[in-house]
Amino acid sequence: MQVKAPRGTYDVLPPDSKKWQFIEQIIEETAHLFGYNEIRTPVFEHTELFERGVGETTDIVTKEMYTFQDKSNRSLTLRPEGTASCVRALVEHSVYGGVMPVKWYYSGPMFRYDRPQTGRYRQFHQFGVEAFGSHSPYLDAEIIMLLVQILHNLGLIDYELHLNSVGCPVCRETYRQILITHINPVKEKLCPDCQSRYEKNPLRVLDCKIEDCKQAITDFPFIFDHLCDNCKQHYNLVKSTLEAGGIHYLHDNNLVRGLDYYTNTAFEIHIPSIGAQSAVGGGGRYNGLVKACGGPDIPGIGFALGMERLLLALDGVPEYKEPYSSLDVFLAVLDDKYDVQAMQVLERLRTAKIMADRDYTGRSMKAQMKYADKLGARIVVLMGEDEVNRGFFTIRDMQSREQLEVKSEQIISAIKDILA
RNA sequence: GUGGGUGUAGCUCAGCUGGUUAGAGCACCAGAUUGUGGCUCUGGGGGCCGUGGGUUCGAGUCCCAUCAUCCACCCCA
Repeated sequence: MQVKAPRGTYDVLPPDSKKWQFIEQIIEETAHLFGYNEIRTPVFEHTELFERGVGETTDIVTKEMYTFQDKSNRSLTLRPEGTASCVRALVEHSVYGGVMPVKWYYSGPMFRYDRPQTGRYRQFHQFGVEAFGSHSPYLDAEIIMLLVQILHNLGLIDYELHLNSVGCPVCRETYRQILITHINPVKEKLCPDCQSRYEKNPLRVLDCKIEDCKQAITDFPFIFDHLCDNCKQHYNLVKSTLEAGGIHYLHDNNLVRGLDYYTNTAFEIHIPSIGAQSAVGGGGRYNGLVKACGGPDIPGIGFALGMERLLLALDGVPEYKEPYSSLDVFLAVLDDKYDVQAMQVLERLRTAKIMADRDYTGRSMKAQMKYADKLGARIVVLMGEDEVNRGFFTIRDMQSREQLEVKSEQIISAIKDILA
């Protein structure tokens, strides 16, 4: 019985790995433009970090974590998301003691035990950014502008930006009370999930997708209408800044983030065309998180992008061309007695930053030409009896089909002329 | 965790109501005279028909289980 990749995981093989490199490069370049620098954290952490940092009532923590004991009986967990680790690192290294705000990005695999489907894997990849140490609504705006610019730089324009504010602990608590008094009379009509949400986190009832629940709550007040003056002003400044930047958003009263730590601004990017898992990115402000993780009372804000979902979305973009790899030079070696010299020639080419390759399977001359063609070689350099004995190379331009002979010493410059 | 669809060569699939050595296209490899590619032609290698049981004289084809995958719920990025 052959071993296969575990459920919900997959391999990225060469033509596709190019796509990954392509989008990773664009995303990182864009983050740099906004002044964000990379942080790399461990792929596993103490389980406790996620319990506190993500929230003990969330689905992620209660049923989706890859938790295991190591040989010293520590409880460790493969990271299900990236924010908690960033917060931990911020506190552990007292980074907040330096220049603020701290602006980081990260990228890498995350792990959630969930049932796989399109756009959802057990090992998936997120790119995320975090900014710590500023309450400014303009930083909220910057984060969203970065997210939007990444999408634009990738060529994605058919997205929806949903925006809401979930308030601060003070106004959220008042709203929570109001919400409970509204839910209580209709509690029996709600789905079982919502009935338990009602106990733990009544806000989540608002984004239930079940039709009966939607019906039951249609006349409920929105948190937006109960924000305190500070939160209201904060949200308005975020919105007006986005408007000034020409960024279109949809105010979404039902947008309530699933993770417990969010405060104020919350946002999501949806690309409906990629299927049911249409949330390509999402994030928001989390002013209480750093303190909850044992650090000082520092605000934070960030977002994460789902790489697999971005890839799905890019498949639907007509201008998006698959980057393909090609080759500058294929060296056709016509007799195996020149193998050693051939390796020296390759070394010279590669040292001169010319992408070069040859055959290693004993192909005939003709087969080597075919092979060179398949590799997308721009030039074939022939190395046979005549060439070696008389000290030159035959160079064939595969596009024009023209051939010329150049002296061995001039091979590099001759090739560079054709490539240029 | 729940419901439904699918599982035949590397890839996309065909295989009628169960019947002899399981097929095609693409891909791969080799030839079409002596050191030359993209087209064409010829030939070739490749399949425990997802896995394990069962029914039957006989199963890729029927039944059950299991695994994987896809679609949706759920959740989230």
